[in-house]
Amino acid sequence: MGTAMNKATAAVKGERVAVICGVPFDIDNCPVRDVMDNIGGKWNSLMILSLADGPLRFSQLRRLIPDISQRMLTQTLRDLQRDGYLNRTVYPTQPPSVEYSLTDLGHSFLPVLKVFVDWSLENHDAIRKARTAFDAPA
Amino acid sequence: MGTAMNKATAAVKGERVAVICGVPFDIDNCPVRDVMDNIGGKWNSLMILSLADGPLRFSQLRRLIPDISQRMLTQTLRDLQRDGYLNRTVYPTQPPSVEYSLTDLGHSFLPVLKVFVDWSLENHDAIRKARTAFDAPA
DNA sequence: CATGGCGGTACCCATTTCGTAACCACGGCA
DNA sequence: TGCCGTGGTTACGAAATGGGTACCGCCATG
Repeated sequence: MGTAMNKATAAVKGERVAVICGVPFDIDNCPVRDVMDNIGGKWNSLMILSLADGPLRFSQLRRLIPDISQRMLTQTLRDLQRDGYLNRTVYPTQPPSVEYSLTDLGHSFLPVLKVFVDWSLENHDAIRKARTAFDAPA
Repeated sequence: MGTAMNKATAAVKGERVAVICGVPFDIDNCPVRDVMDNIGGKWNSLMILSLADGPLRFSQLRRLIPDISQRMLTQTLRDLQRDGYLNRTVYPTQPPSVEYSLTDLGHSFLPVLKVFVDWSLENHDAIRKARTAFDAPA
């Protein structure tokens, strides 16, 4: 996402800051957006949720989430590992088995995810209704 | 919890369900993903936050968030309006002015957003460190 | 010997997202 | 007379995202 440097305000100060609730938001280096980009992916949050109960191996995850392709599973796990949400440990068994588990950071994110999931379940109907109402008079 | 009998029922019924924390997740119609798709956009959550303190007009929003283009501002506002997060009210003044405000649904989402924002601010450094550590041995 | 599970990688393609630029009607201002 | 602000829409592209398919070495089993 870090492409397309705009020039307007950058030329003056070098920083682009939007003040929203009295809180300055650095547009170019926004923590919220940084996190959102990572866990906002199609499978990422589901993956963290899947590992909440304990470590799982690659193939176990694939069976648990039947719709994910091998490629996306690998990529999602790499992304989450890179950002410190989960550990990847290789056991040098006969066929080397790989186990994925949540880090402390990953665990600390679970409550956040729960709040989000609960709200979604509670308000999904309202959103769907709003959507159809909006599309109706088209 | 997870024995072998999970995906059997899905094959029969034509539904794709992943059982994650004992909770079935309908992959094709997942409320969480539905919400995530909406507010996961680049500007959407920032927009909701911007309107938390009260209604604002189109141009006010544009000035508040200097980096957003006119096109994305329009589109973001439409998307959020469509899903019921905000109201669009037109006042027939001399140059017709348009005001955007949060709906009850939009307001109810603010705490969720706050939890997310707080966690992000708290853990951004850890994530950045994990990222550079991961990229280093490349 | 062939097949299947394991844990991936490489290549290519479709869709979505985001952004730039141009244009629109309307009125005020100098 | 041209320019600015208000609140948009449209056309056009670049880039990211998501995914399909094939392939890899390794080992065990039949």
